[in-house]
Amino acid sequence: MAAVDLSTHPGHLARRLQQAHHLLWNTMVSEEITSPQFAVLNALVAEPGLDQRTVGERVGLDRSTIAEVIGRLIRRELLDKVRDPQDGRRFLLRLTDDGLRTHRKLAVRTARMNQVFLGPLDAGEQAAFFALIRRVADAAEGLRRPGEPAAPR
Amino acid sequence: MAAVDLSTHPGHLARRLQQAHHLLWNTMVSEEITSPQFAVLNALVAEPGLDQRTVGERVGLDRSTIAEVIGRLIRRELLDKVRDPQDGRRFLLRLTDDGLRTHRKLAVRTARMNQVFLGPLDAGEQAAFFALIRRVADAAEGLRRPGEPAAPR
DNA sequence: CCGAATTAGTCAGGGCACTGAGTATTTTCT
DNA sequence: AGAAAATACTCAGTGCCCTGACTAATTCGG
Repeated sequence: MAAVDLSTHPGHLARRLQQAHHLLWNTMVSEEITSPQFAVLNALVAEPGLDQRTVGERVGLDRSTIAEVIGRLIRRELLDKVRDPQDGRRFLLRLTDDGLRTHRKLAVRTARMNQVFLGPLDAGEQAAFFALIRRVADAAEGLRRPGEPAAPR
Repeated sequence: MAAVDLSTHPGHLARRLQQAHHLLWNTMVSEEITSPQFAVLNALVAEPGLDQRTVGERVGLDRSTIAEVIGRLIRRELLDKVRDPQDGRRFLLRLTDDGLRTHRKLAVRTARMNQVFLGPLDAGEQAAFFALIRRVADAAEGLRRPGEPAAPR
């Protein structure tokens, strides 16, 4: 009786969207490399030699998750990790040749996948799609740290 | 050099949207009950006595995941599960009193959270937001099983 | 210069999500 | 009725994702 219609719940929609994306990614891009892993490779193509934390920031993953993702990429030898001689806390990340090749290959497929994924929308709708999601996500992220250095309690 | 701009990648945006939602859910709705768990409770409020598989279908979770989620809800005694006397394969699910109370409480908070989450958009934009995401997700899901019982190869 | 705060990363723990393989039960087809 | 197919669920394995507590290294303040 008091049940709610989930199709008007943004969280539910977001989850469905991600599931749909995951499905398409697996069939059109790669079953080995996941979308977050590709995002990490991509960040390192854009800015080689970043440290772990900064990569996490670029792709939107917290320090725990980024450590796991990077661990997997290292196991697959797409990446390696060396201590920063300047700052012994940091690990500097670099793509291996294999990592670079993999990124190039997947970048092409990813572009194709995005076209299929967004196929149902025309150009204007695609722009709206991006803008709306970005506005909602940015606003919600902003709620977390409004003034930053004011102790929460 | 060949790096790509992730902000035009729907998969990346979908992930960020979900993360933002997760954050807000934790602070405004519940730290105990997750959004998928609430979706299950809600499905059972709408249609009491559903079996496990059907609940999964209603909320968009595969058989493995729904089993885990239901397991957790049973551990918290918000649900119970009995074998269908008519069909020994099925488990029938029913909310406990506590489950019903929890659903009622969270439904209110969820509505508040959605308002905050969608706050940056006006009414028309919210409608567009829902419609665009739904169209993309529906289309991608449709790609998986186009004719159903035709062997894919 | 030395102790305190900050920062980078790890680890444990919980939850979501999928695939593929296996078990039990029911239905269907001969 | 009995074998085959379909169905509901479980289990193992992998990966993403977060929080909170901890360790090690650096920086900052007195």
